[in-house]
Amino acid sequence: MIVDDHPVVRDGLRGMFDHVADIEVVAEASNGFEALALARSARPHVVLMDLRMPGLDGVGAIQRLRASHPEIKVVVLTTYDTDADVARAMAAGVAGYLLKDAPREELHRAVRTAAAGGAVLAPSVASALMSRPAVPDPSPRELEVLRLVARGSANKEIARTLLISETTVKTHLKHVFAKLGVESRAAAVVVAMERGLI
Amino acid sequence: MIVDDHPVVRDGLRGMFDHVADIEVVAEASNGFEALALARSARPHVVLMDLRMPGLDGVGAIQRLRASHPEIKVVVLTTYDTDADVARAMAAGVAGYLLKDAPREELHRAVRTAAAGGAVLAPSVASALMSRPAVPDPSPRELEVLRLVARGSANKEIARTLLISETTVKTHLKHVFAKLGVESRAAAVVVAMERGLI
DNA sequence: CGTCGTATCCTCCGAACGGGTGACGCCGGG
DNA sequence: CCCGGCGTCACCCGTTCGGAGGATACGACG
Repeated sequence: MIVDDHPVVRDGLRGMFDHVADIEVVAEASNGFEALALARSARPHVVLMDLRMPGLDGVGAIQRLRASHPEIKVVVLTTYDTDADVARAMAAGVAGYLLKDAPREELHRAVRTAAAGGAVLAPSVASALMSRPAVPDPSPRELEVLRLVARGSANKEIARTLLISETTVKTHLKHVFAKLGVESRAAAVVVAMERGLI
Repeated sequence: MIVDDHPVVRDGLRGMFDHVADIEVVAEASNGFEALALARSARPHVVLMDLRMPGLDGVGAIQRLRASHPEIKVVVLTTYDTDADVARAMAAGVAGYLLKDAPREELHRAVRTAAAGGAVLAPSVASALMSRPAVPDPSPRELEVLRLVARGSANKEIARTLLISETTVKTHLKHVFAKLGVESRAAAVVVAMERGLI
């Protein structure tokens, strides 16, 4: 089954599996909700899933799919390989993570490998998973503060918004800086945006 | 002619024009340089061009293409509709700007319209063009300063890097704030990233 | 020729920031 | 049961920002 909100990509993928004997495209969905409904009726062995979609997005769809149909293998096929996307997909339990610039042979191989119970990772994704010094992400409260910083709020203003003291705001930010490996609010928001945290 | 670095998308687009009588895909390129070479030999009437590609990117390819083959109409087909992307494409002189979630009928219509000398804009792109209070973008030098801010540099540090005085750095930033409509370095980098300026 | 944008530089100053150190209650995992 | 992460708060202190005023020089554009 193919899940992607772009008609162009769906057509491209279907075409890529058109003349492949051992792979058949049994359904296409343009968002997570459709994917769940179609998975029930079409019973695919493998799902090729985009992550960023309107409505129910890829990660949410994967979680629900694995809850209701744990036997279906999900291979993520997306344009992005940001830390946050990769981490969330991994946590949701996918069998593979490929980028959309993958050649058709790689897609064929990925679907077969996934169907056989194996795992497939794009090189850049694999390296992204490695090169992480296991620093924990900022806590929900810390991210809340960081989001206000990204909007240009001063500490005093953030304190008023969140109904906490300015000291607490500074403490949160201090921890955020440490976790993101920066030492200024500007750099912090940049790193957070690049990692998809805010 | 189709220009996109993703095999999936190229296949999808070709498939979409497969059974269309009055449109023929005469060439495919995976980056700007290929596009220029193929334009010479294949002589397409219309080029469907992605913007973000390795090597020579879309905007660069469009500029050179319009210099050497001004009769070829270029329709941008991309995933993003950020201000900067749209503005640069418009400045380069395109006949259309569509997003990749466009249905096939819209693509057909766009190619025909472009071939006939008309212009096509995705709704969100059109509205993006409207909702601009005509504030000039930061100058190259100002962006240079802003990029260093995004890396977490302090003004004094930026001054050393760019071999100018700290006062000048502050002046540049003051102008950047005014142009981006913010009043802090953190908010400035966020806006700049969202607009694709840095 | 004037004026606009760019780029460079200056001073003064209050507010904001970032680091250091320390503290408390809560909760959950080892 | 104790330790670690979370969320909250406090004081101190030096540095940095950002605003408000300028100023000069140069090139472009009408």
